[in-house]
Amino acid sequence: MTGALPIERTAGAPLFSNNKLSVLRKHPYFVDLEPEAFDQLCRYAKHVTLKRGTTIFSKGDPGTSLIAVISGTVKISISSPDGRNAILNLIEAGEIFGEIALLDGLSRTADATANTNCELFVIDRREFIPFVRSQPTLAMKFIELLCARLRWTSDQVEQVILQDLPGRLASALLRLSDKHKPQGRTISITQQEISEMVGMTRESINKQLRAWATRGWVRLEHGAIVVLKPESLQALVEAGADDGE
Amino acid sequence: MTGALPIERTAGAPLFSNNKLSVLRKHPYFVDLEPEAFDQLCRYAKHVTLKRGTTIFSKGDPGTSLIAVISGTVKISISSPDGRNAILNLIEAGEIFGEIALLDGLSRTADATANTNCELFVIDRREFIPFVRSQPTLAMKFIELLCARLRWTSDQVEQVILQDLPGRLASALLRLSDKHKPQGRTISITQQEISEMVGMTRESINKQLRAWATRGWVRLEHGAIVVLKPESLQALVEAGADDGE
DNA sequence: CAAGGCCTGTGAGATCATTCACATCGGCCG
DNA sequence: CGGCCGATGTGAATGATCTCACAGGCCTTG
Repeated sequence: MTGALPIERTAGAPLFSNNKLSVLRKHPYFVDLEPEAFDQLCRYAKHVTLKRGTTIFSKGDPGTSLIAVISGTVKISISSPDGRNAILNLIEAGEIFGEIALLDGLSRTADATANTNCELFVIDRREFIPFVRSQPTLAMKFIELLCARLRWTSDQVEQVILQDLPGRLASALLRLSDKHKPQGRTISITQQEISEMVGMTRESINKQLRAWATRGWVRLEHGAIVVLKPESLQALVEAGADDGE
Repeated sequence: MTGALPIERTAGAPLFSNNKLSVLRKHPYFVDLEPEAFDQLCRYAKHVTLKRGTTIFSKGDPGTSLIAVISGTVKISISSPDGRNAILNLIEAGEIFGEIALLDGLSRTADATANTNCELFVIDRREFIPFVRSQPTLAMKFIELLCARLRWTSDQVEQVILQDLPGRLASALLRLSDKHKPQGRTISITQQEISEMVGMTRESINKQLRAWATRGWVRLEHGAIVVLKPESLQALVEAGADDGE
């Protein structure tokens, strides 16, 4: 270990308030970890609070940190030179992100910004790879995480290449309502955001949603969408191109 | 270890011809592995030869095997109910595929078919996870592999969502010519295949390629494309929507 | 060498989604 | 409470890409 830590702890401060730490400790990715390994991991952790809209990192940055979301949501997105931009994922409280650049040592693949006010743990670790190597349990957790990400991303490619607007929108709604299960079927998202997730314009999305609303498949609220008939949406996705009448 | 092996070796046969095995042994993913671990891995390996067009596995199948390509190329693709289909990746000799389902124990995310006649090593291992867990070197290699795949796939999402036909085609050509560096800038691929990789019709792709050919950016051959001015294609991708005149 | 099957090349018309230009609605803030 | 801003709703015109319908070329196979 070198003398200069990449991020130093506030001198003399305890390792964060214990309740905050315990959120991380109980996290599925770390719950099986030996206590001393967990401590080692957290030695480089920093607790930060961000206002909505703050940039966390940008595509192309070198990545030496893993970030855990304690509260709020983080938007992972990319943008093209001509101003269009696409949302790849929304990371919610309890999830982690930024693992790719950390694990392979290359640059960040996308931008991350605070989509709401949020609280994060930033675990900075330049020598992360040897650390993971020494912790088989952690390595396996990361393999699991990467596999899940890959499935999510391949799914996205599949939808975007094979399906038209209704199909893409339907699968996006289904995927989102799966994630939000605890809140019932209400998805808290603006139409602007969902349009950027499926890669189509807000106007087109709005018209499709409206058509489904009159058919009773969804209910539109301000800043939210309630899925009423997931079966119908599912059927539409499986049937291929066809907006269901 | 249970008594019944998932796939049994031909009784009494030596562990394949040594030259075949050595291809695998020298593979970047296995070269750092301790010899006895490598032997353990290969105990479940099977050498197979397939004719072009043969299905290796299908989306949804349970996946208990990792596959290494010794010669030929394998197409990883998905298809929609209405007959359209999309190529996610082409796996060349020296590469491996099928790791996701093996590592997370879930079903295959896509179809794999022999794109040419090919020779494969099929490593079947139901208890793969404990095995990887016991081999930190191997685990780290897989983490590396998964990260690379994730970068490839995110890139695809990015192109498909943000770029129009010329942009998508240009980046596909650049990505492919990177992979084929040894052969100079000649990409051995049909226009049909490339159209399925970028998710547009063969006709549209043909027209764009033709336009670039008259401008001297590429040369079209039967079953191949030669990139003559990668800089121009690169510039087009970076400039955003604009087919370059 | 003849035949048939992939590949490639090309045009006219149809279609889906975008763009642009607004109108309305809901909340938040002074 | 009035004003503003972000989110939603909608129509008409435009444009990119697809569909369909062929023609010719190359390569393999009998």
